[in-house]
Amino acid sequence: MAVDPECPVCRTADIVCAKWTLLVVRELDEGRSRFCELERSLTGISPRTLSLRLRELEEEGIVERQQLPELPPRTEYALTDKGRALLPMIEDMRCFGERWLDREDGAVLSAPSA
Amino acid sequence: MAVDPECPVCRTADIVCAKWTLLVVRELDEGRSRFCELERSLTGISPRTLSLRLRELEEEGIVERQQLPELPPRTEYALTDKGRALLPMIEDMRCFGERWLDREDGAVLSAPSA
DNA sequence: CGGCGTCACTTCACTTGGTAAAGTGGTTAT
DNA sequence: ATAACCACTTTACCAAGTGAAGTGACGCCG
Repeated sequence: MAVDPECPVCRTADIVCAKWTLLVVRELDEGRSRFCELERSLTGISPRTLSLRLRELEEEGIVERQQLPELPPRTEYALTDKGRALLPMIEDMRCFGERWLDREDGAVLSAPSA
Repeated sequence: MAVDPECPVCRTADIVCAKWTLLVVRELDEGRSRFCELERSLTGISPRTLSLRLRELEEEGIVERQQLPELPPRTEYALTDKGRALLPMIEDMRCFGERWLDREDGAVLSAPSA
């Protein structure tokens, strides 16, 4: 990937900066766990990308996949401890976004008064 | 970008997850400030990408560009306060990387077989 | 029993974004 | 005058993500 594979920041960036990754992690932390639930809450994600991301995240040990032996067989995804270790980063991003980004072209954080 | 423009996490991710962004911010925090210095320390970045990234970051108010009135005219880049607000995220990434990724990537989940 | 819907994906054609390599225009050094 | 340095830009290419559609296993309804 051209960035230093020895550098923990680079390696983390490589994982979390794939599009949708952090959002998938957040949804999983908020309770969504099935493919179609994630698909619905991550509006705009393509099933291909979701599938790819979930697989990569599983390979990284960030999510766990469970095939429930039900009929129809449902698949459930959950965060591992490693996955939960990404949550502080998401928190930081939320803080940054709220502090520096949120709606600079209008109301700050009050309800928009049309 | 298809992700919710109301969501601070999404908006931050949009900025920060462009390739090289965080690494540029880190280099700038570590003192590197000229184009060719960044180019050299970010081994593998193309000048086009660096140029693009620097411009986007400048537009976002994350870096500041200074044209020094020297000969030859040098350009110096520096983090703004907003830019420095990204550093905790980088710290988190370093922690995550050191705790979960660093040098043990193959060994972590080596399944015996199947 | 057949058609319809759901789930967890995969496939395909297309677009976007990053890369490598080279080029630009100005400057200083030899 | 030639070469090298700086801060980029241009060009052509390739990989990753997108939207739309398709797949196969099932379940539900009339």
